[in-house]
Amino acid sequence: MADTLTATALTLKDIARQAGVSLATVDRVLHNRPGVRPDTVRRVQEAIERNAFQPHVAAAELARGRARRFAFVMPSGPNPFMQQIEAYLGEMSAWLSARRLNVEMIATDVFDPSVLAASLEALSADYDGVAVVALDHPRVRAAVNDLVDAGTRVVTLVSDVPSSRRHHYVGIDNIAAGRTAGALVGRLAGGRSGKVAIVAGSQGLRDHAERIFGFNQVMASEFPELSVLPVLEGRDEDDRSGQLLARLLGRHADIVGLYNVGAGTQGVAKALSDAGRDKVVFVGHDVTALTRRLLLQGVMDAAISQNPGHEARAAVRVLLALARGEPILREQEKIRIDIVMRDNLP
Amino acid sequence: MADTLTATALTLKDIARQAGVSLATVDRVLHNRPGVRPDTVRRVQEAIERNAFQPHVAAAELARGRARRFAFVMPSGPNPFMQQIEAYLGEMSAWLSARRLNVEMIATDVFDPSVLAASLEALSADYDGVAVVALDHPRVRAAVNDLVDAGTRVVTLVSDVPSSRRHHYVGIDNIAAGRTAGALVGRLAGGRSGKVAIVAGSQGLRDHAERIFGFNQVMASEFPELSVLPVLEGRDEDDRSGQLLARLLGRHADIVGLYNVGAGTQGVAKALSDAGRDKVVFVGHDVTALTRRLLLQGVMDAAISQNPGHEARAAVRVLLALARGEPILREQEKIRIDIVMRDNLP
DNA sequence: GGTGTTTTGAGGTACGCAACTCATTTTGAG
DNA sequence: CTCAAAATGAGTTGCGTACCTCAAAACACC
Repeated sequence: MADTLTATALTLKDIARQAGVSLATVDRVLHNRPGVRPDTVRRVQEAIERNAFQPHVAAAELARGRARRFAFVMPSGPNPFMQQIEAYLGEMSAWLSARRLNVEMIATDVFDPSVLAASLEALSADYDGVAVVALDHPRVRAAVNDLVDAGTRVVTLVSDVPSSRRHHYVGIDNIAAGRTAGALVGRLAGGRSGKVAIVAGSQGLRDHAERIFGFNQVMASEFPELSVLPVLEGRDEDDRSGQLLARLLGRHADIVGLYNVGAGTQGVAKALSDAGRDKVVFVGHDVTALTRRLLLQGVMDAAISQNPGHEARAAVRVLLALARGEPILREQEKIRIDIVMRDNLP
Repeated sequence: MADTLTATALTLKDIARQAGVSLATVDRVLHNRPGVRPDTVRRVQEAIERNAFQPHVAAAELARGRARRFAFVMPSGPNPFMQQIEAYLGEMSAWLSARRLNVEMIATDVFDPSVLAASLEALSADYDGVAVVALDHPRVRAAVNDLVDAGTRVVTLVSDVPSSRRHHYVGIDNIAAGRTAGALVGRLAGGRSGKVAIVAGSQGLRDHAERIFGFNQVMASEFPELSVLPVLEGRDEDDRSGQLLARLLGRHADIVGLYNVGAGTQGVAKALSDAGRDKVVFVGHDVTALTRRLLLQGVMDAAISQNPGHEARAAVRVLLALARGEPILREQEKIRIDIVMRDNLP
């Protein structure tokens, strides 16, 4: 009836006794310090595993003494999504300081590979961990790898550099996000046939390109009655996105769906309503004050969202776990693709 | 350019010095121990607030000595959702034991108020915290309140007792979940008119009743072309649910939507396919091995899900924060209503 | 002013581990 | 067997807090 998880009340002393060595030797093994015969290492490790011994994290943290420093390298300039991440980190401040963790925000131009790489190099060995919104570029990759080699834990945030040796990626699978958007547009169009518009920031951005890829995949395979128009590149700007879309709407009377891949939402929504095309199925990304309002008004039909609060906290937790040598709770740190509609607005 | 969150490296000694008292007095104030003049209490508290002092959680935990015990009171019998919660707790075992936390699962008949209440009373003061899948009933409420009065932290899990003095509820807003299901059925039906069927476990269950309420709300206000048929009560059993639905499908040729509120999914899906009615929009709850398969096959169109892993971890974190007197990260512990479709299957 | 009570100070111990020193033992090569 | 190098034992100190004791000081009351 009662099933107990965990238990261990063992200490290092117990492990030492079981392995028939002294505390000092256990300490050497535990921290891969030199000067222990391979044979002895094995004996100690066996004792540790046999008892599923876990060092008391509180004791370890206390004994360690110095505080940990993490850096968050984020895009400069006004970006609501990034501002939300900052805000959520701010809400954690009591949590952070109770654990003697220092988190510093470093704003830089993450879209310029050399600037970003330089920012990363400048961090050197000052930090125990770094979370970075990383552009996928050889120079950035090299900078990330250098950090890793220097012993810094590195987590990519929102945007990944898969080819680097970063320890972890905190963000969503953008192809799957695009597929989800496609499925929503297709399903919500309800069998109507016609055209579908795509507004993106730029096809050069990896995340936007991946989303479009996923979107097209689904449209092609599952909704033959819908044909996708060429992508409009609005550079994530309201005005430009709005103008491009307005022109497109004027040319095609049979547009039934719209996928807004990035920002520029304000302009897109305005173009739609100016043209009186509120029947168009409109799917976009992220829950902001604006998209929330559009969803409630019925202008937007669904938003694909990655929870910025979750991403901020996950990045901190992953960096901390890596620094402590604790296992990462993969399931917990995985960022889900949220479908947000009017009735499940968070 | 670099903006630093947190910092504090202050210790109790610093607070004592600033307040002009001894360590012992600070300790008395911090733990509301008696024997301190109100005036002195104020001075100390001011010093604490002025410095935004946070006790070092690791030091506190270590000094405390004894381990913490939490109990999870969960339904007995085979229940995939609950089994998932157990499984996720199991995955945390290293995390738990590194913090010297003991979590015990206690299986009981949570649907019988007196049995559940008795199980809760039996816990008495043995546990620092209790998470319970709580039936909303006066006797259960009394048992919960008794636990709270005895100094145990109580969290309701999945199913709430709002009128009790439990410290926290970890679960979703079921009315909103029902509304979301309604919006999905309505939107995915794509303007077709016809009837909509509802299969529930029982309307006596609070969560099911709330979901149905939310579902009907949306259907009535937003989808006048759809009419909702009387609720079928399948008691969460495959056979019964399947038979009831099969009969209903036979009587109504114009059913275009189906909302499965609880379990019995296997039976529901079978009835649908046996009747060859795979065009029916089918929305259900929870991501299990079965619903995952049905989504991939296109039999189910969407699943409303509350992440069981998140719920398990949130319950533990909340209990721990409550026990330590730490603030709860509300945003983090809030359980979202996930819409899961084929392409964003986790 | 004396009495008893309340408030405060001073100090100690313990928690489990990290990180270090130094002496001692073991090992292997010559 | 000798000797240096490697391996190990034994021990110390400190991290910041909880929790405890005991004595001293301040206070209230008659």
